[in-house]
Amino acid sequence: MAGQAQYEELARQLSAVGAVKRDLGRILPQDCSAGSAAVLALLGSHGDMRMSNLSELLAVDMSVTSRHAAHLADRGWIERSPDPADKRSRILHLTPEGHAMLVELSRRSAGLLAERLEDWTDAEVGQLIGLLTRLRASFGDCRTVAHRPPPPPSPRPPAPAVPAVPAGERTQTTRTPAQAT
Amino acid sequence: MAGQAQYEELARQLSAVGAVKRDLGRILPQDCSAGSAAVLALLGSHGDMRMSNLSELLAVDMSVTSRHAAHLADRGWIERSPDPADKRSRILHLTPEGHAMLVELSRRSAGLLAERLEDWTDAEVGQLIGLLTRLRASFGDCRTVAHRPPPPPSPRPPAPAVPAVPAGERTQTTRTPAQAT
DNA sequence: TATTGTTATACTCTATAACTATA
DNA sequence: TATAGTTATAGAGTATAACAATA
Repeated sequence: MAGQAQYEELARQLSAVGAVKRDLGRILPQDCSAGSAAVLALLGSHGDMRMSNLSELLAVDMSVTSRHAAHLADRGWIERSPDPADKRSRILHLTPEGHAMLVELSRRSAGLLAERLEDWTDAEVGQLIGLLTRLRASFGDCRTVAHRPPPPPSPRPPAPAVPAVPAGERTQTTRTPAQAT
Repeated sequence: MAGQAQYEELARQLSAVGAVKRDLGRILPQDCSAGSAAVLALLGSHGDMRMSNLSELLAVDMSVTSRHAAHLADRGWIERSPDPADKRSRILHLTPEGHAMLVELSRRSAGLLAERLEDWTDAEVGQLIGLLTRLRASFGDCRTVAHRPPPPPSPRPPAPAVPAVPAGERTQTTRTPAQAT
């Protein structure tokens, strides 16, 4: 248990992370916004998945995911195949072009980070990654990830038709409560 | 020096911090957005300052700061006094109402963090704060802060007419390059 | 009746550009 | 001429609500 002052300071530092994220956003290629990049990264690291699953991973409403997915599909970076198990669903997967874009995105962001954090040790970077991962887990993503082993760049698993997550548990998010008229 | 894979993972985790920030944003009172809250927090912790100084601390363009400041001034939470040393400048300072709002904001965000991070130790929270602070410093805010001692809630210094920071150093940001016509 | 996904709309945050008033 | 700050405008990200198709 930490003190009030410490939590306030943490809140400030979290809000300041925005500056770092904006910096990272400035090196993105035309046509590929931060939102698109996030989707590509998740598809790359977690493999094919449904819209709803992706929404949970991003922790945003599905309407947002739908927009991003449409943008990526328009550019040929992902495909949205019908889910044979549920005709309402769509399975997203990277195309070769999408994978190439992801490689380029990774190269750029890793490059910038390597430049900025040149005086950080490997252990320090690892520590920050660990704490951020745990922070996210503490914020309700019991369902997110962090449970799976670090995904190898090997051929991805054959797209689990079932979301890797209980999908209950959550208070709201990922779904606009349908209003009863 | 860390490896490419580690930097990619860090980029992913940084992007995921957005979910935490959105969660924190949901508990804000009406009329006080995250942007407003950030300004109040900085004025509270660093004391009175000029628009340009605040822009550097926020790492956003001054036009953004101007908007936020106008919003806060409209609600009586800050005042923008003329700077006797430079008639172009304005010194921002919290009003009693602004201070009260800041106290409420701190209470709420610290409360949510305390709830979510209940199983974190004091040391872990401190470690995350330290790494985030350093991360920010590594991202070009040689000028930001982190140099000053933790500001006591005591009577604030008489508004340094000179920004606490070199103000050069920076590639761009904080100012839209005036186009030569 | 409930769920998956899409679309329309609105709001926040930010950057760019042009403008005023000082320096 | 350069700087501090303001305002208008545009773009990205997200949430809410309503709708279609399917379960």
